[in-house]
Amino acid sequence: MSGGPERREELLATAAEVFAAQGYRATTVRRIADAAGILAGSLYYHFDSKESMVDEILSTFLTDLWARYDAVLAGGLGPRETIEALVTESFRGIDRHHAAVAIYQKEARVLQTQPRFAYLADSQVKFEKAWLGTLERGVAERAFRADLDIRLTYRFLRDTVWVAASWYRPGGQHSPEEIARQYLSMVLEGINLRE
Amino acid sequence: MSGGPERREELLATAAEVFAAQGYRATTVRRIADAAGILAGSLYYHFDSKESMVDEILSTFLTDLWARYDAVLAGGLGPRETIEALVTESFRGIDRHHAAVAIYQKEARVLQTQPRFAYLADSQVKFEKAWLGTLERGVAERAFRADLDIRLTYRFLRDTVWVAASWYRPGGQHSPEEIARQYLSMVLEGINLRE
Amino acid sequence: MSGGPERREELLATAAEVFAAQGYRATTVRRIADAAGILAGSLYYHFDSKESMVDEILSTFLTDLWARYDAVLAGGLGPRETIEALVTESFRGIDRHHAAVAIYQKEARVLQTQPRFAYLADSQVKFEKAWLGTLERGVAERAFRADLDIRLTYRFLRDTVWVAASWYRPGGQHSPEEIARQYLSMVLEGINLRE
Amino acid sequence: MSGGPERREELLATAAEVFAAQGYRATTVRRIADAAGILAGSLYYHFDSKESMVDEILSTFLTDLWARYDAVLAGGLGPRETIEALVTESFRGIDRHHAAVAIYQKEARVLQTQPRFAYLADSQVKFEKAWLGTLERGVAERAFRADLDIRLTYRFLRDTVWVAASWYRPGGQHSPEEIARQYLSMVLEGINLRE
DNA sequence: GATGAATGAGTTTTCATTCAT
DNA sequence: TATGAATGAAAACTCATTCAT
Repeated sequence: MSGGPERREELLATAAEVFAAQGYRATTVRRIADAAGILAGSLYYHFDSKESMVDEILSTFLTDLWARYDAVLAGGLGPRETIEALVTESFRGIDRHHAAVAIYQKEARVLQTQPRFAYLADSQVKFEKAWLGTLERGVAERAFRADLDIRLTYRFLRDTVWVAASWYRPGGQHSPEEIARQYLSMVLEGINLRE
Repeated sequence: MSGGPERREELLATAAEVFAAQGYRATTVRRIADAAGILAGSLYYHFDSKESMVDEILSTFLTDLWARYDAVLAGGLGPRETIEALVTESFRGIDRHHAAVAIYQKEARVLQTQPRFAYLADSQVKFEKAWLGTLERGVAERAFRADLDIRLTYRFLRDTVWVAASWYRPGGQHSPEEIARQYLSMVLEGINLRE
Repeated sequence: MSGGPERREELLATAAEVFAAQGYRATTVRRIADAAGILAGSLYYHFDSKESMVDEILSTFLTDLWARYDAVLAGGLGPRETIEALVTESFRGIDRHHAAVAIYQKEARVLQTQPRFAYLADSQVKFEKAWLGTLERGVAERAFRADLDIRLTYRFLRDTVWVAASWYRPGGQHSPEEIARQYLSMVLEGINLRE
Repeated sequence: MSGGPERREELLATAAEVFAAQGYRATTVRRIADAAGILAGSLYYHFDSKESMVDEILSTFLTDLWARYDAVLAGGLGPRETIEALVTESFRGIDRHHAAVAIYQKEARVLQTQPRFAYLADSQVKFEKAWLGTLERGVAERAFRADLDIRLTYRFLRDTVWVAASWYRPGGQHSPEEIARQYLSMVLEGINLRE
């Protein structure tokens, strides 16, 4: 029906949607195949296993994300600008890979325990280092408040960004940049009205 | 199908931990039984089905939570105080039912589609009404900023609160009230340092 | 239908017969279950996998065999008597485990390559050492002819003994001891008539 | 379905090696194709089915073998010389068709039951007649010992000869004739040292 | 001659559930 | 209350084979 690696990517995109909607475990290979218009067995011409499908979906997403994160972190920005850039890239990541992010959110913790998915844990660690480091720098440079527990703050930031994947639909009324802007405004300035 | 309500609750608590750790679909009845020190078949003396276990876990949690939410909402507080009280009760709910909350976070969207779990959707709706209403009232009464998209703000608030269940461990170094305080401070005042 | 480990052994005996008759790969789990009078899925209450069935069949056989070989080798017999005793024990092993031996003959070479079945290769090595050592001792002590290639002789002895499993049926007209006697007579004295 | 008889034979030789190494059932068509450097589907340009590949491999071998056996049997030799010639031709057969012989050893019993492979059973019967007849003649003519069970002796002879295929590698240090010589010496004279 | 993608039947395995004891 | 042994339906996966290009 097409040729080469595009077919593979088509199928992966289909699988990602179904995984995101139903959950990895609850998704049957047959359901993916139905969605792709082929028989279940035919998927095994393209992929070794259901597991290798999520694997490819998640690793593709993380590879892309880290390329952008690394560019930001290498940019020599101040702490506030770094946080702003990381948040913006995160929402862009959700925009480009929203199914993968939804899967990541729901399944990473369990998948992580398998050696094959060790890279999920690695990414988590790297992620934490980048955010925590930036927050600490921001406190030291008097950009951010010093009275908040920094690990708690990190967790709140991290989670709110990514949970957005659970309701975000690409092509909706807010662009990822707009969502990032509003999110940053809320988190940096607070929702209280100042007089 | 009776069997001492204590034993039943013990088993439910065990089941909740396993569901929270592995995911509902990925959890086998045998695993729960193992964790409880009995054989899989023996669980069926206490419960009709695996489904009725999650059902009981989730409905118990929601019943408890809404008793407290309703008390807050009936209290005639101003918008800011209402938000503060709801957030505090939410973190207390995570403290008392952390496994149930984790299950709720991961599984509600899929379970909701079954008639048996319609109450999950109902709760969602009620929840949204309470929060959105309070936020709108806050904007009208000039307690909160008017320049933020209110649905977006609601989603951020809601998600960050509940996602905490994924890392919160009861008996840790922060009490639920302390976490609520820090969370509210961040969200209301922002993390930027003011001069 | 019975209880405890006997059921397991019954099922293993059934599986061994089918494996021996049809070959390991050609045997479906359903066929074993049919032969046992249960459904295919029910086998998994007793065993992890088809593979673990062969594993248990083969390792049980080898454990038993080596207990007897080791007793012989520790007995301080001369080379001829050692060979006689090993051959006799081998035919007794075929008598007690004829299905396992048939499976071993046909499948060991391929199974060996899997880590799980490394003990098959280990056994092979130990076996070779025992036989080769005894033959060499026999040549040195002038019990056996010196003009034969000793590895070739070893292979002939080894193979003929075990291939017997492919036609041997327990309870037939020859006892294992009688077969051993005839085999030894042929191999030690030759089939030529002496005058 | 033509395609130059050389290509066909190349592919058959490849298939025979894989069948011999992995077993017929355990060998996938894809594995054969991999070994041949083509895709699985492409094999079907040359052959009707996997089954027709073994068929051709085995029947080619048996046709060749029987041409030589028949020549020996028509040669009017005495019993001892007949046995010697048959054994020698057998080892030559292993040398020329070692993969086919290995397949024959492992798979014949099961394949035989299919009508298509009836010729395997026929060959077996003819083989048994030739050997048993010669042994009986040898006993009658006082060339061989009379005190051995003749069917048992036949089985031992037959099996040891053919099992050699499982370890024999063409081009090794012993020629087939040398192996035949040693084998005959052992079997005719025994391994005991005579004084 | 060969490829790439699929089919479809069958195989192993999983697992919630049942039930006699 | 619990066990041990099963059932049965569905899931993941395998693989010989087909066929348009």
